[in-house]
Amino acid sequence: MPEQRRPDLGEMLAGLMRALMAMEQPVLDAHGLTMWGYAVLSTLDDRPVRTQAALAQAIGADKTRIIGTLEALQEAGFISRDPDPADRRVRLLAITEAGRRVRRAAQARIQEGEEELLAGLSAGERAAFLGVARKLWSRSGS
Amino acid sequence: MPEQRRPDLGEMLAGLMRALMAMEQPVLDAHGLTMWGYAVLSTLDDRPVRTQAALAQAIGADKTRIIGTLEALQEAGFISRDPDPADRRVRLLAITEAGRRVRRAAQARIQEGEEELLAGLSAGERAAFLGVARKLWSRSGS
DNA sequence: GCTTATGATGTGCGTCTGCTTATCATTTGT
DNA sequence: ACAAATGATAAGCAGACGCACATCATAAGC
Repeated sequence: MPEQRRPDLGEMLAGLMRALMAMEQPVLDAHGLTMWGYAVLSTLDDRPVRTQAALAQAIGADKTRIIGTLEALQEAGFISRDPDPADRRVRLLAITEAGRRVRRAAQARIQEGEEELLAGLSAGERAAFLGVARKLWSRSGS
Repeated sequence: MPEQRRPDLGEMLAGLMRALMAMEQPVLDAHGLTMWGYAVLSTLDDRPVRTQAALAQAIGADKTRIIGTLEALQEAGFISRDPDPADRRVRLLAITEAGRRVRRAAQARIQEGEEELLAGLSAGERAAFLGVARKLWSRSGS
């Protein structure tokens, strides 16, 4: 049987999240990205998303609130938004080469920072933790 | 060597956190608690905290913003706030019996919900994940 | 064709949050 | 005794957020 008493998962992860966000902020600032902007670029780089509503849902944002983010990204040349010839209501979202570059540069720095936070774990602990996180994340629909 | 490419930890944990908070909200509502109120009760139940500023820092809240939370908890009879005889600037915080009861009832339901989210993990995965979470959490100062 | 549904976008509202400043009582250092 | 620091509290401000509502263009079903 497991430990009878443990801190709430939410409490533990909330502390971790604070540390992660504090670490990420300077990196994003250095690349001229906001948290939402980075989330959008990451999503578009990893998996194609057709509609803005789907994108908003994928990153857990309000669909009316990502419009500004998308405009900023487009103006910076990091994404394209072209009307879909097959359904002209839809604006097809795609990451540009410049967007891919900035995303990957930021991600590299962010994952370095994450590894620093994970320093002190054994290789087994690290792999198990990341594996479970990934499993739970992919299962909860993202 | 580890996987060469993985999603950001922050991205994965953010999804988990959303699922956790969505699960917790109805439980807290049923017990007449807010997230902050629950965090305060949990902290006071687990480890003594002398000043309100220290409490605010412990739960990652702004010290000017927990005052309302403390007043609500006091009015509900879940905490006591008595002036410290040794330093009358300080108001000593303590959880009451009623507070302890409601906190433990809520926590039991919350941890049940957490276990549902963890269902599908092997016992080893579950233990490893919780263990690492706890380790990282306790190390980042809480 | 006409009604209904869908997608993008804009607007406004109420809330939460972090941050700053100010006040008051009290303690502490000199 | 007096100045400086500390703790609790209040008030104000700006930004971010979720949500509801409204508009407009376009598609799709009947």
